[in-house]
Formats: sequence, structure tokens, C-alpha cells
Amino acid sequence: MARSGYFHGDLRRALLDAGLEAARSDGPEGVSVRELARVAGVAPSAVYRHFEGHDELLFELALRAQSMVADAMETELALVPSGDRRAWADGAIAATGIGYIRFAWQEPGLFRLAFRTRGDLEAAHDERGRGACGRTPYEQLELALDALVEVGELTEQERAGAEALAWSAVHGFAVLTVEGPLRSLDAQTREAFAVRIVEMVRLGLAQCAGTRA
Amino acid sequence: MARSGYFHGDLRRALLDAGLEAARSDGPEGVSVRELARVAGVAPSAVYRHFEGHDELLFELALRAQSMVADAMETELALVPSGDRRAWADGAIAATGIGYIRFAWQEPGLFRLAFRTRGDLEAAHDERGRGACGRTPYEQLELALDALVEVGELTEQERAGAEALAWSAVHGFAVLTVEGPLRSLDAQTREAFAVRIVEMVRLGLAQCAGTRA
DNA sequence: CACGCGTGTGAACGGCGTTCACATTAGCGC
DNA sequence: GCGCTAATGTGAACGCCGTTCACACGCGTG
Repeated sequence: MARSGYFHGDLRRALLDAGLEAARSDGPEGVSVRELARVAGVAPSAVYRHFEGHDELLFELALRAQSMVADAMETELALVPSGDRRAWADGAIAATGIGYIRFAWQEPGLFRLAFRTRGDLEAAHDERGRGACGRTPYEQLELALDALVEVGELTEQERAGAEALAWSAVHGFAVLTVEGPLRSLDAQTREAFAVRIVEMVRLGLAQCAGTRA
Repeated sequence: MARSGYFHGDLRRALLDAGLEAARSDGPEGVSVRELARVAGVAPSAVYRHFEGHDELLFELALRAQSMVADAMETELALVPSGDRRAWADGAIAATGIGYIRFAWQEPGLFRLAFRTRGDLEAAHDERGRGACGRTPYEQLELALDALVEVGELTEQERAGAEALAWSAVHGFAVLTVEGPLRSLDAQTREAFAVRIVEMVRLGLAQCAGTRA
């Protein structure tokens, strides 16, 4: 299956690799069918043997990027001490949030690829968005919410709202700092704000439970 | 200045109007130089007599859309009873947030145009993004923060963080419901979540002050 | 060995943003 | 009123893009 002059060998993988590399430096806008073909040393039309078109190509790349996000979250998650389950849940929410945000800072191009608006955000629920940790970014947060439900801190009915709350704050902050007006914040301030964001989420979740009691 | 066969009369305005209309139905992706020229009944090259290029055209349109957001926020803001200044501040934060989110729901195309990633989000601070109410969307929120500072609920140092907090949650929720995984939420649930978002923001702001005391 | 099917090619189509030489005309000084 | 200038619109062209299609190649199977 080696490169035999005419056949490439593993063009699909080569294209995906080139795509991630392009997105890493230039964001999703930098991913074009023709450019990837050029990098892979192949005619543009060859791309269509492996992908339906530009949209599917970007979708597939977004899945890969999302799995990287999930793994970044996993890294933070692993640092949470696993003694008390209730305390772990709080720590896990903060950790997944921080992991998400940090990934956005470290790999803005890939982050924008992963959570590119208009279609790819829903890919976050796609099976194929799982990382090496075996979970999608969303499932990483759900892990923490599961713990809260388990401990009785949250009811099943409140889960959906709690999830929306957490994602909104974290994703919003990530977006604003990566490509928004908060882009020019220095690293230290940014970190401090990020901590406050996840603390706000914790308060918000507690309040979800509070309105019930 | 009427249409005289050769000259258009007010091409710039016609192009902006066509652009807003295109964005309203198809989002910012639907705004192309050639398409707007077509609608205005003019050659594509004529557009360049009035705009530097596609980017500036979209930027200018984003400013218009943002001024509409500011006015939508103003509408909600006007409903806040102006008795106690402290209570007003709380109400104002919720109102501006809700106004922002509601605009996103009512005009998803224009919302995406206004806060399109990669460049336009910073236009939110541009003078020309002011609406009929005389303020930009950001300044609408700042109005509420001003009140909090005035009442002594927030220090000047805490303001930047407080603003980031509020925008992150509100913008994040708007994005997720307009073009994200929360898109399919029914109107009632959406409203309930929106209320919880702004309540979370209120808690977050209170906590900003709380860490100081 | 032959054949089929998966894979890559090359040329082409229409659309895009953009440029440039050129045509038209409004407004202004005389 | 006349002619000049600067502003505005034209048309053709360039190079990019995504996409399609008839065709060429060669690996694996029968």
C-alpha cells in the first residue's frame, strides 16, 4: 500500500492530517479542498473519492478536533482528587470548563474548527467525536453532572438546564477570548477570569437546586 | 440624485440594505459582493466605489446589525422600574441579557452577522455600532454595571471581570441556541433557561463583590 | 491471465472577490 | 452656457474556489 507513483497509499488520512495542520495555523477558513490536495500532492478531484465534498471534509476534521478537546478536558479532569463524590463533582465541573477554555487558548485554530458555528457544534454529540479518553467534550461535562445527580444535589429534570448553563458560560468565554473583544487579555488576567467563570457556573448550578428546595 | 440610467443615486445605501436583507434570511454567508450588486442592479465592480472590499462591507453591515441589537436591549431596558438604583442595576443586567438573547432568536441571521466571529466581535466597541438609543450593545450592559459601581456593590477593579462574566454567559447561550446544540429547544424551555442564565450572572457578579468583602 | 473496481487525472463549469482600463455624467469655475 | 474634473458605473479579465465527468491506471480476485 505504499506510494506507487499513481496511487497515494492512504490519501484520506493524508488529507485529514493536512486539514488539521491547515486549521491549526489558519483556522477552518484555511481548509480548502484544493489546498489539501496540493499538500497531499494529488489532483483536487481525488479528494472526492474520500469525502462527499468540502462540508463533509470540514465536519470530519471538526470531529477530530473535538476529540482533542475531550482529551484536553480529560487531562484536567485527571487532576481532580477523587475522595468525596460531592466535592469531586464540583472539581470536575471546574476542571472540564478550564480544560475546554485552555484548549481554546492553546489551539485557537483547532478550537474554531471544532466548534465552528453553523453545523459543527452539533457534532459535539457525535459518537465519532470521542477522544482517546472515550468521551466527547459534552460527555466530559456530563460526567460531573452525573455525580451531582448521584449525590442528590441535582434532579434529572434540572440536568438539561444545568448543562445549558455550564456550556453557555464556558463556551461563551472561550469564544470571546479566542476571537472576540477579550482576545487581547493578558494570560494572567485571562486565567483569573476563567476561574471566576467556572465559579459562577458552580453558583448557577447550586441555584438550580436551590429553587427546588 | 435620482436614478438616471447610468448613475444609481444612492448605491451605498442600496447595497447596505440589500446586505442586511440577505443576512436576515441567509446569515452572513449569504452576503456576497456579486449578489448585492445584482440586487442593486449594478456591476460587481461598482461596489468597490463604496467599499474597500468584501471584508469592509461585512464589517459595515455588522455595525448596523449591532445597532439593532443595542436597540433591542434598550427596549427591554425601558421596562425596568427605576425606583431603587440598586434594584434597577440587577434588573438592568437581566434585561440587557434577555434583550440580547431575544434578538438572537428573532433575527438569527442578523445576530450572526453582528457577532460573526473573526473580527466583527470587536466592532461591538465601535462608535458606529450605536443604535437609535445612542449606545452600543456593550455600553448597554455597562450602564447596569455603572449602577452597581455607583451603589458600591462593585469596585472599578472588579468591573472588567464582571463584564467578561456577563458577556460570556449571555453570548454563549445566544450562540448555542442560535446555531448550536441547543438550537432545537422549544420556546418555553428556552425562555426558562435564559432566565436562569441571567440569574447565574447576577450570582456571579455578587460573588465578584463577595470575594472582596 | 483477464477483468472489475477502487483510485487518481485533467479539463471543464460556474461562482466568488478583485483589478483595471474605459465610459458616462454631475457639479463647478469660468 | 461651456468645458473641465472628479466621482461613479461598466465590462472584461485574473486567479481562487468547489464540484463534475469522462478517462487512465493498477491492485486484487476469479
